[in-house]
Amino acid sequence: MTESKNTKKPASFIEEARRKQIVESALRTIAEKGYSKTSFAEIAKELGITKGLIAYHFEGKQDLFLSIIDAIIDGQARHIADRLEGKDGAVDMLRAYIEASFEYIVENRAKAVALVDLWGSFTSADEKRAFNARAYGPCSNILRGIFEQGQRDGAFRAFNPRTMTHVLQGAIDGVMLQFVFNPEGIDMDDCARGTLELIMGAALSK
Amino acid sequence: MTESKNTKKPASFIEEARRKQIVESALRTIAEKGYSKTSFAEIAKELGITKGLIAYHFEGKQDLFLSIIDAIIDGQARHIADRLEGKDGAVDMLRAYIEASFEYIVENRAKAVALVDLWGSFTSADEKRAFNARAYGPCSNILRGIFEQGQRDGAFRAFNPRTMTHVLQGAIDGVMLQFVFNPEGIDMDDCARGTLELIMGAALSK
Amino acid sequence: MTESKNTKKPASFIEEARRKQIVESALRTIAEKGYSKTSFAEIAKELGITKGLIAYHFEGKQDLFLSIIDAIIDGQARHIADRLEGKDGAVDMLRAYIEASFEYIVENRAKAVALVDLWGSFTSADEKRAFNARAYGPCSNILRGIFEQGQRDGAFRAFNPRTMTHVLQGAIDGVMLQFVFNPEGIDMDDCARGTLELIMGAALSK
Amino acid sequence: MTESKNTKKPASFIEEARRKQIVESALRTIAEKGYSKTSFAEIAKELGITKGLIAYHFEGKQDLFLSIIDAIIDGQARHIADRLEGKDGAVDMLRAYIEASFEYIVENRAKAVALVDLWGSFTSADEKRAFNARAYGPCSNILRGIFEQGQRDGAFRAFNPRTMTHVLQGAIDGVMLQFVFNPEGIDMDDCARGTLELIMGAALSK
DNA sequence: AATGAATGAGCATTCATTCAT
DNA sequence: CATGAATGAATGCTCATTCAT
Repeated sequence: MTESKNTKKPASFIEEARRKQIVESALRTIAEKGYSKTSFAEIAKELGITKGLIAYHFEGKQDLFLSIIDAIIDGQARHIADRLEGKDGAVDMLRAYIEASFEYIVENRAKAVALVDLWGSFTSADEKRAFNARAYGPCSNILRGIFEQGQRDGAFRAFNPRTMTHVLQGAIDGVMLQFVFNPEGIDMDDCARGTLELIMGAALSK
Repeated sequence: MTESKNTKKPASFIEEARRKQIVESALRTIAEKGYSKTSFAEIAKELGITKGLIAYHFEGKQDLFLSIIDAIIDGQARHIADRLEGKDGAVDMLRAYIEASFEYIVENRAKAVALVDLWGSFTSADEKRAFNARAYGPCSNILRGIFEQGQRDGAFRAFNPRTMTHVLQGAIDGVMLQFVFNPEGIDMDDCARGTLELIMGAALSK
Repeated sequence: MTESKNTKKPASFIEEARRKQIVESALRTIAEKGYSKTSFAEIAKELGITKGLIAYHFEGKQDLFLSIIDAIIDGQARHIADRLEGKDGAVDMLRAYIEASFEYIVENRAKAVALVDLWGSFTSADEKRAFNARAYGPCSNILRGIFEQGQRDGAFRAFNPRTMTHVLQGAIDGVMLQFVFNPEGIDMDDCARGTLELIMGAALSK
Repeated sequence: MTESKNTKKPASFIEEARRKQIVESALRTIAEKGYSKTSFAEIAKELGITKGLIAYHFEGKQDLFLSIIDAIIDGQARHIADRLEGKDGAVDMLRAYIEASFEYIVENRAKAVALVDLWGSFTSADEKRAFNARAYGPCSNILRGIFEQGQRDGAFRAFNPRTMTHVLQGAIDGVMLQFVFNPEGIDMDDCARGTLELIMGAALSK
């Protein structure tokens, strides 16, 4: 119902370029000034275009913000997939997954900040669920796949891969949150290493 | 304990009751309709009072929202402190801390939802830092204290208690986040148990 | 209709004292913060009493503000009358009138500032006329009296005393206005002397 | 000439027309109902537009009110400059200045009323100074120029032109004030003539 | 594809005023 | 006399959205 892309219009080259440009500007603005101070006018000013043009290219505020989240999530999933390329052992893949996740957060703090700001804009239970699927789906599937493969291979011992996915992904997100709120107060490399040790200690076969 | 301002006046009974009433209504409204749709008018309507009265009892929107966060955080810290009462071994305390944290989240989902919504409302770097201190301070201090005591007692092996605190608290918050977005999609008891195993496997002396 | 004093109530001692106290505080507040930022709350805060008490002692905002103007005007008229005491020649009286007027303005700049701020609060033609009578009446009558006496005595030559009163009083008020807006930009002693010379040159018999 | 901001854009035709229309409506409303009752809503209602549109064309209340003052002051200065055109003797110029000043006041009483109301709306010392420069600057400079030229020419005798400017401009403003408060109670032609005689008697070389 | 004038609903906040205690 | 809780109307201002050009 609230699909934002792949609708009717053939989406010309200039159309897509504009959308991308606006999404990136909005993301920057949210990270800098916060969601509540990010108006169409603010974005338009930063880009040197008019408010009307944003309304022309997006169906509404909701559409724009969903596109931003897509951009953030897609970027993260792509980054992780890149780092997993070539790895075939589950242990190596798990290490790569964790390292890639922390890397992406540290190198794209603005996106993390925007994401935290944005998730408050999904209010109804339905919107929350939709956001959840979009935000957790891509990465969680990869992660659960790693756990399952490792258990098949005998590299990992027996545990509920679904639960382990919730907890590990939770740890990554929770540390990200602290990094968003107080980047100087947390050493992300230490946390990446700590998370890795934690999970390896619990997951590896003895 | 729940003082939020340095008001001179001792705050009358009726004053304190109204503040509490408004805070609770606001919390409910945020959990239901989301932060961005929670206006003074909305809260007032729900309570059957005028928005002027909210302005009379709070110095502004910020004052109200900080009071809400205080109510959530204080509630959580108090709940955890209660469950820790009587425990003196670090292992028992750690177990109690994790179980109490998950308990509180599950039993007070509305507060968790509101907290997640509120996270995004602190925009400037300064506001973020201030929120961070308020939100993480109370619980994180308890948790780090447990790790340090356990290491002194020889119950826990050597690790950086600060990092372990970031990661464990992160895992709790991150799982809470998933519970907020999709309560049916996650089994919190399993996650509590999984988190406990994870941390025990990594923290206990061999 | 909008009479403020001498109504029904016998006006007890404490009643009058409170009224005076409130009027003086309000005058100070207006001079400092401006009419538009002078609320009952502001005045109450400065006095350490409550808003309600002000509403109790005055019939409304209008009543309070009229009382302030009365206080200012009465003070000025009394000051001028004091300085005229003992003078009996029209020339001496005119000199005393001008000097006393400037003196009062310089020594009571706060009152002048408040007066300028306040006169914008009389909006309808009727209110304006009422304010005019109150503000100009007392002093203008004295001044016209001086001109008329001087002409009878032969000290002053023939001119319309009514017009001369308008112009001289106008000059005093107009210079006051400049003093209100930019006290450092104007030398009030020079202006007093200049005004005196001007009027003497025009009024004295050759 | 009537630029009030340092806007980059050249200000379209329709933009300038709207601004002018709003300024004129606001001026009328102030003159009728008083400054304190002149809200965006009031102006919008009078014009049959929405208050949002006023906010769209002006940066805020201050911007609008400064524009009104500019309109009044510019109009007065232009009127005086017109009447001075062609005059080259200082005596003729001084007469023209006074006559033009009174003319403008009488023919534009609404503007005078609004100006008097607006006087009180500048509260801080800085605002007062800024208003002073804007309101007195243009005319005062002309007037002082006339006095100085007359002294160089030998038409006027020795006096401090700065002080004389304060007093004469003060007389004009002070008489205007009385005209604002009670137009029926004052004969402006008489006052113009009286002011002229006064100043000529004091300024002319013997 | 892009502009910018215009809307209208909504926002937090202010404030004189009322009134039970 | 005095308080302080409560009201309700008003205020300046923001903003997503619409639409003629």
